[in-house]
Amino acid sequence: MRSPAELSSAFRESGLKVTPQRQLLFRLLHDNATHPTADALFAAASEQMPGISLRTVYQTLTDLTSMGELQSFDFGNGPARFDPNVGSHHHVVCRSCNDVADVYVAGASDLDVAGLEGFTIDRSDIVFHGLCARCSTTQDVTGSHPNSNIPSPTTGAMS
Amino acid sequence: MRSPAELSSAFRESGLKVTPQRQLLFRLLHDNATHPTADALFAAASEQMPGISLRTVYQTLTDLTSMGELQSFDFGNGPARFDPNVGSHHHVVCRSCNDVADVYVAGASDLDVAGLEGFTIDRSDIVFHGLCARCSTTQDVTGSHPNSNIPSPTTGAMS
DNA sequence: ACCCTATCTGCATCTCATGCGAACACGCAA
DNA sequence: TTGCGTGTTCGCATGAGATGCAGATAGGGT
Ligand SMILES: [Mn+2]
Ligand SMILES: [Mn+2]
Ligand SMILES: [Zn+2]
Ligand SMILES: [Zn+2]
Repeated sequence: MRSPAELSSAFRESGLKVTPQRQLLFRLLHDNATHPTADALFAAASEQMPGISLRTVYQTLTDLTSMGELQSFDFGNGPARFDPNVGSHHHVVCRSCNDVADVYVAGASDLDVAGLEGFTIDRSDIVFHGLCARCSTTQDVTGSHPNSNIPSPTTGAMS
Repeated sequence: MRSPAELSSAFRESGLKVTPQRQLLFRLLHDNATHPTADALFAAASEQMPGISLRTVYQTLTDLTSMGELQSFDFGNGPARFDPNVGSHHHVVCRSCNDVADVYVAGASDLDVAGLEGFTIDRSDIVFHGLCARCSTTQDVTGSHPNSNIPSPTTGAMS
């Protein structure tokens, strides 16, 4: 998403108001690569603005998302994750700590896809699920691979 | 997942009991390519077995999933979808009617992925979001493409 | 400074899913 | 076939995450 200053202008130009709550969220989201949840943002916002409502956080996130400034992902593990990085990229999620990291996939457009006949596609997401480095070494019960960077385990890269 | 008969044997061999409720769900799920929700299965089951509990449906689905006979997907639009097809395949979801269809992706293992350093991957999902054929023609407001089978619209295939 | 209207906030409501315990019944054993 | 022990079923309570709603509040143009 754009910078807090640019967003403020954009909001005003759209007839939307630039409130302190919104400005705070602009700042908290800008360059935020943690893929925060609404609750996490609420917690962070509450530190700087005690009394801010969780409802307002949700509202603002929804607004930014429908404006295309923010992306929302549901990885099926818990609450939705928000991402100010609206560029083309994908994700990897740790099944243990639920951390999310960006993944860049090259050659995705060369895929040979069967089954999309009749569909008009507007979004394609690739999500890798696994264990992050920290969680791998910690709960390493079976003496599995501490550091393997390429897919493989059981399933190949993909398939 | 395996056939109702095979599942019955597998259950008994594991010390699990083969109840009429479970057998019914085995049948309802076998070769079911609709990616049903727990509620849909509950409705279907209720026709043949009035009084069956939604709780039992959830319980059985969870059991089958942890046994690897069933897969569970959360596409972020509503309730979880269950899939007896545990083979390697991916999905396309209609953002309007929420229908889910199977998609087979070739060459997925040739992808050049950056960002998985340190992760141990055990599952990779590709999900396409868009409009199915029926929904495309219906709410075709802007005169968009009635039938385009390859990604493209706005965003490239993937990226 | 004033007013109109968008926003904020607190609470109710909703959906989906899981925890829990008493009643029930599968399946083995006698 | 009958009886028993343990796994299941079922109904209800509870929980998480998110949205609906309306009165109080405050942008921001005039
Ligand atoms: Mn991201
Ligand atoms: Mn499928
Ligand atoms: Zn982790
Ligand atoms: Zn559709």
